[in-house]
Amino acid sequence: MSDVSRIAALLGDPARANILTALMDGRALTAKELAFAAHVSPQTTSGHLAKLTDAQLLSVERQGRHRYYRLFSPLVGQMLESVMALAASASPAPRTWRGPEGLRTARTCYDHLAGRLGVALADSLTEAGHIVLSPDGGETTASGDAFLAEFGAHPADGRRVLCRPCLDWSERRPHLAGRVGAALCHRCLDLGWLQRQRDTRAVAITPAGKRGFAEVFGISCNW
Amino acid sequence: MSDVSRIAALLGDPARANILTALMDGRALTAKELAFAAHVSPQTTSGHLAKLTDAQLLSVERQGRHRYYRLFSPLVGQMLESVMALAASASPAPRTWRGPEGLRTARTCYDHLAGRLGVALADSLTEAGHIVLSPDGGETTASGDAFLAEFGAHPADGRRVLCRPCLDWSERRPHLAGRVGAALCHRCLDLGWLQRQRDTRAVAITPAGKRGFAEVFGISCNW
DNA sequence: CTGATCCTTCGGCCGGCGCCGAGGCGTCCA
DNA sequence: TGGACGCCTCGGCGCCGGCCGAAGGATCAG
Repeated sequence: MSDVSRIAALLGDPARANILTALMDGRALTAKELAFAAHVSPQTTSGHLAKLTDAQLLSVERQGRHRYYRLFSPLVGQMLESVMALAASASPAPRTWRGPEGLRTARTCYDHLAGRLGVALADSLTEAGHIVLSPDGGETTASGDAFLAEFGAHPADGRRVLCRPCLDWSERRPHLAGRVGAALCHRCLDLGWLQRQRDTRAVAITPAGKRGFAEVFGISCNW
Repeated sequence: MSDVSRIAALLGDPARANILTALMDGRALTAKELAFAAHVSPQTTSGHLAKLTDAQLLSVERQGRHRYYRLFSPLVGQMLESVMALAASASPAPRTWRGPEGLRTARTCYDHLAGRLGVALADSLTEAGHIVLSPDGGETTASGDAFLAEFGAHPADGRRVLCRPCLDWSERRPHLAGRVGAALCHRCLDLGWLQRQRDTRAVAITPAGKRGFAEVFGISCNW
């Protein structure tokens, strides 16, 4: 009958939900690794993977005797995020985060930074009076413009919004989006403070980054 | 174990998915009406409603011998939309839309117009050369600025993006968002062309609106 | 008070699905 | 070429959960 229930029923089994959650950061994992993540036997996992692949929630790639599974499209990840956002807000007692730890530390959200690092940056800039964020928008101050220029983060031209808060679903607090958020992210990658992970939305903080974030933003990344 | 599966399992039953879909437009319906929508008996429906309410996906309001159920928060609607978006893209043959018909005709999407009307407006403006939309942004032309001024739709000031496409999940084609989209929506309401429905994101097209949309935009709203 | 309507709870039936053991196929390596 | 490994399919078990009939509180009209 309903398309919704067909998809949702697939997520409704804990083993399958674990599988999808484990893949949320965009990596490709083998069936065995997923069996471990899902806490069920390989045979059972195989059945689940077949269902998820049939429904086009996952895609497979054979490589030798391994099969690598990954999320079929970004839409799948978005849907998972929206379910998680609801689960987080609806659960009586906020639960601890169970997804990949790397995603929680620092990740990209479209073209800007999210996770603990993204939230910490937004906090730092706000406390320093460089930006002002409100629920429906945000702006940079004069000191903020100067600070960004000195840091080398030059927002691109364009009509896109300059600066706005974006609710971080793992931290439940806003991080920084818009042209400023994109420029910051770009600059940190250029400086070698951050490094993209292959096939992943997670980003790694390099030793140089650890020093830099502490000096420039007062953020000690001991997460 | 997983929060995701707890929520998803609730959507995974066809009867419950029907219930939630029927409520997607923000209306409040009685248990009996929902039983009809879900195609199951009132007793069964009662059980489903209890579960959905416990999980804070629905809220209840008693009124005499009736109980009115509605979506607990906009987050629930968003989640449903994201699941539907995926279902639409993943299903082998695109399915026909099964949600409330009113929502498909014309509804608000945040502060702008969506649904058939929203898409038709975007098409009309594009064909007339008043706006240009591309996947990653959009802008108004000189003729468009003049047209909007004459129509009385004055975009608000601010840093928010002026004009951008927003994918319409019921039509699967873009409608118009940004300050221009908001101004258009506001003006149509002011003119009495559209009327908000109580407690609903659906909007009704008035007789005056039907004439107006035909004259000004060349849209005959015979949907 | 009486009957009608709305909704719920209880109890029992039954189908569907998740689970694993056993077995088979393909791949890689020595 | 034999063995180890990764993965899948098949078959049967067991349970969870959806379903409805029956019965009971709540509310409203007359």
